[in-house]
Amino acid sequence: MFVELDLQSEVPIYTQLVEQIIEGIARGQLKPGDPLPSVRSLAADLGINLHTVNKAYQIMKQEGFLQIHRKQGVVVQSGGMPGVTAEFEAKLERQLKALAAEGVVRGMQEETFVRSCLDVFRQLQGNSGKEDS
Amino acid sequence: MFVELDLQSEVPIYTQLVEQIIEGIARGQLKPGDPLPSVRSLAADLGINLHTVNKAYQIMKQEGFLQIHRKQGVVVQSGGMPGVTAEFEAKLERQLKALAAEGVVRGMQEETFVRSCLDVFRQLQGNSGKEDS
Amino acid sequence: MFVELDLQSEVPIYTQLVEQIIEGIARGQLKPGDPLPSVRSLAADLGINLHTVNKAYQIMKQEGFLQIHRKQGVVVQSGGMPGVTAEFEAKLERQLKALAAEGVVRGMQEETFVRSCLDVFRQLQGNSGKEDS
Amino acid sequence: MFVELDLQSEVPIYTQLVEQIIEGIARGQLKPGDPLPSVRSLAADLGINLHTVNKAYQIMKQEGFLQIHRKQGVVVQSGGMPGVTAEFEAKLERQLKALAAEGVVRGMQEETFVRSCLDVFRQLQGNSGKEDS
DNA sequence: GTGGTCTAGACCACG
DNA sequence: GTGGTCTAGACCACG
Repeated sequence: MFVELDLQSEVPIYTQLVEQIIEGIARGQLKPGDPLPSVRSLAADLGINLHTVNKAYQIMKQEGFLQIHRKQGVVVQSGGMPGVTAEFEAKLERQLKALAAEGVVRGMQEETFVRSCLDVFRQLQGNSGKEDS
Repeated sequence: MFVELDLQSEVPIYTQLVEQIIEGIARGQLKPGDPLPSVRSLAADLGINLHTVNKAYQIMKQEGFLQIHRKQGVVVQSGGMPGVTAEFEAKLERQLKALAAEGVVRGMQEETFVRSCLDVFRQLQGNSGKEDS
Repeated sequence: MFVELDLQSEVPIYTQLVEQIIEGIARGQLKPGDPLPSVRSLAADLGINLHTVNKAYQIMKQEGFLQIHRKQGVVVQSGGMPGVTAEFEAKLERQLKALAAEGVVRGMQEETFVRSCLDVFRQLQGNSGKEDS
Repeated sequence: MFVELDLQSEVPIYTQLVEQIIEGIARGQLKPGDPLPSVRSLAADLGINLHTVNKAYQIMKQEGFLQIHRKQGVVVQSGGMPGVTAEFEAKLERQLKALAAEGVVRGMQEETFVRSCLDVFRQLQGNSGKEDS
């Protein structure tokens, strides 16, 4: 896998895992129905405990990004990804507000801030789906 | 103060405090040199622990947003706010990436995402004296 | 067969099979003496493992719902279905209690709950030849 | 606490815990805002691992039955219990159908089944709220 | 003192 | 072989 963890970070390992897998889906590196490594093999790969991987998978399953089958193991949601829920919108706005506020205080220009948002978004989306077009 | 805490949130209270004070500065509700309540009175006001308020103030002092004088107490940085540091840029990009990735996966349109970023930024900046120019 | 499995459910496949066959008997779609597909053909039909079908059949044989003959294969119990045993009463009460408790906590009205119970029961029984009497 | 676990049961311990706490709320033994034992003390009390208790608490937090504060610990949801959601209705119907089907097959009378449902529901609800009326 | 995170290791149900 | 459950024990952030 493409996952790179920062074990020194204050961000919990399972959160980093969740974020990177979502990023992989956004980039199109992981497509609906694609299998993910088993809890054990990914844990071994990353040198972390299998419970930590399992926690990340469980969170993503519960949010609808992954499916966990009995024997087939873990796959990317193939029945349609969850849409833009009210919860996500609230999280987005809350986090954006904190980032923007600090930006404003630090004297960041509106254009610079919005440009960053746009660049980051495009960089992710640009890669998804183009391969099979 | 204008601070509203969510004691049930998973976001640590001191973090919420830091974010809201920064937001207050961004909005212009707090201007350079303005005094902040003493640790003791703010803690009493908000019904939280002294240590929690102190931790928030110390973090903001260390990052250059606040000044803490022995007698005059705590005031908003009057010697020029810290600018856009490499650390802030890194944090901004890292968090934006996670948000954007989830947005992409949930099928959010580029325009919608960027519009949110812009709206949030403007809503903060608009109040800092410039109004609707 | 009328069986529909949810391979992503947390309910084990063999349990789903058992429940659906019992439901088929309740509805009258399967009557005493009726033959069931062989383990092999049902497994192929449903795209699941032989062992899984076998496990479901063995459980139902042990509980007295099915008979398994060497040559004739598997048939619905023709010598009288098992009655309301103490075990079943215990299971019924235990599960009903958990459901009712959650219903109460969620503010469900007694009438609504009982109506659901009645509707579900009638919907099953109604089809077993009696129609709408 | 009033919790009694069956360590031999095939029902996971954390599930038994969840069910019994919900039952306690339904019966009015636990009211909104009431504190629950800490993860550690309840685990010690019941002779099980703290992670098992934690798992039960996390599930109930996520479903909205409990609140977990930083320092105050765990309390029964005081901001309004979750209502009858589509998920709960689906679970209720699915489980009722399985129980009713087996009842029908075992020759249980409609009246007997519905009477059981009613009795169980009343026995739970009857105790809640009467104390402070 | 509390919950949150992480590790290590074990057994089991499912298929 | 896979995920699910459970235990035991540790360190840490929060307050």
